[in-house]
Amino acid sequence: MSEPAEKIPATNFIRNIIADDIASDKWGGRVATRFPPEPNGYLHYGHAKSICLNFGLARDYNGVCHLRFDDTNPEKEEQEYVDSILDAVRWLGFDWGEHQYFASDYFAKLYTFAEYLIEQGLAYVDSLSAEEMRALRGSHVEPGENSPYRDRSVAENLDLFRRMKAGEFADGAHVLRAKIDMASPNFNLRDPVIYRIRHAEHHRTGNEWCIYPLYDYTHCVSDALEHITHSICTLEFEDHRPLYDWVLDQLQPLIGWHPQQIEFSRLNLTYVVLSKRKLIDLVEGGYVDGWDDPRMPTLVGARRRGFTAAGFRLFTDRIGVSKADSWIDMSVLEDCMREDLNIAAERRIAVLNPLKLVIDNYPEGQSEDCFAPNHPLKPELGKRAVPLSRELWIEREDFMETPSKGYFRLFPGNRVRLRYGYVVECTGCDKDADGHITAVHCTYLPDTKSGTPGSDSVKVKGNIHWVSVAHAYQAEVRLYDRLFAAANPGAGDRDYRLDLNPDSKTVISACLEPSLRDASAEDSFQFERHGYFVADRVDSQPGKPVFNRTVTLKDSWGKQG
RNA sequence: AGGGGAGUCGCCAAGUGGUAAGGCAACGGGUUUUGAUCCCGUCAUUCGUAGGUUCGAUCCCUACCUCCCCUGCCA
Repeated sequence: MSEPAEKIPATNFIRNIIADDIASDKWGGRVATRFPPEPNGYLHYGHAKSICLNFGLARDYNGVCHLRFDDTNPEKEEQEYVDSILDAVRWLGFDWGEHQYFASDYFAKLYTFAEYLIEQGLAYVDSLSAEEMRALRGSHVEPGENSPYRDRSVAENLDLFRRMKAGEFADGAHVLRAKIDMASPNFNLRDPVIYRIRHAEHHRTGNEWCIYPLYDYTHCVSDALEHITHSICTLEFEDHRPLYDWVLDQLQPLIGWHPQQIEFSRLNLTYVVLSKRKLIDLVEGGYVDGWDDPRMPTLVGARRRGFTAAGFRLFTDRIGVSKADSWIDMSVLEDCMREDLNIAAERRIAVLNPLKLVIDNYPEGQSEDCFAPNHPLKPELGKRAVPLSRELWIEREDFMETPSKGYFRLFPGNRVRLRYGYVVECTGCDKDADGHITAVHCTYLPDTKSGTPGSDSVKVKGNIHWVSVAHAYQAEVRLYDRLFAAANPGAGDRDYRLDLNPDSKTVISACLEPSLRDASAEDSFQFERHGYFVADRVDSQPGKPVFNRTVTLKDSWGKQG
């Protein structure tokens, strides 16, 4: 989409830290951040915040941002996810250049460093089962107890660890633990496991390894090896920072680099869920049409929905970053998309809920072109012809037989302008046996055609859009709304699925202006007076696009009613 | 023997000893051939609570309250 004015983000605590570091020359003036996804699922809105934050910082401080896959768990990770993550980051508008890495590329070094820890007496092989280990871990009020294997000799540990690597043991038979402090009030320091046995095929290293390092050991080492300066993560890792620092302090002689971990609060958004488990439930339970369903808060879903990368960047700047727990209302994200699309999207006309309007004094079989600007804010984009004839489709909502207070559209005796066409005066309507309105009648004022001299001599308040019945492009349009009807799905003990919005997707056949037949997949438009729509990138065929509603326009009239 | 964080306007968020930035929303007005956009204006004597220090406190001290995170061989 376009590049709207992306203002310089307000100051925040992370920028203050970086600015101080630059001033004190702490990192030799460098700024290196990283976005470290695990390739075990699709990226969601929350990741967009992290991506924009990390890459945005690198961009603003003339630094670099690495894209590193944290792929240390072979049982969950797949190449398919790597590809989709690469796509998503690129789509958001960021470029990691040469800096694409995989934690799995560091397996050999990680292993060497682990042997070093063993040699230093800082790690040991434990042979307790997971259950036994848990039993000895203690609780919030009791210290943990040392494993009976904690005092194995360096030689025995080394031998066992090498045999673990050689594949002599079954999964779970042994683990390598850092020897820190079983009595620490911080659970992460109660001799955390840093290596486990997993006879599983890894998406990149195949069967080369049967022992895999865990996150706390891998992540800090990866950061250090890449000479990251500021390792930015979410708040739940704050408790892990002492371990991050411990590992790098011990490995200082080998690596000699120690990034600063900085934590910020993750994104909480209303009317949606962002936990991986719940998103999987939604897909597997058939509540949505897949990971890229336009209602899903995934980035692939957002893209199909017509949300824009610039909109996400605006959103990230607008919500800021801090350590306070916060809930951002979905309307903030929607407004950001409107703000970008208002500038980016060309205008088109679409009648979504058609009602026939007959211009009784317009000759049958005749038609003429009206000219509509493609973008009111960008006259240089020119105008396009829209055919007008005797029978038009208008919105059912644009006619009221007995108008309510303040209503200024079509009603008997009232005049409105057919947008970009003539002023018409309503003369009445037809009804069927049940009293339902089947057509509206009017007469037009020939001297009032838009763009002709004197056309403004007749002043009207109402202005309605229309599509010629004979020329309309009848197309499928999906009207999407928020996935959940409750601001906080599943609040309390409630099953969050009970809060699903039953009207989150409505498929209609709409009457579109003829030019819309030429829309290409992913083209975004504002359907005037309705909202922003995008040609679906999956289901559109050449010459036969189908549209997804991205977001409606704001409507201050609806509020009063 | 618990530990780690956070509380500043409806929602975000700066400020951190000198008397409360900004954004979004809301509201009022103007423009408008989208009840949209745009433009102008209004919008915290007050910073979780109670004390204390100080000429002066959102900022320092003490106590308390509320919320979030932590006992995966997940990340």
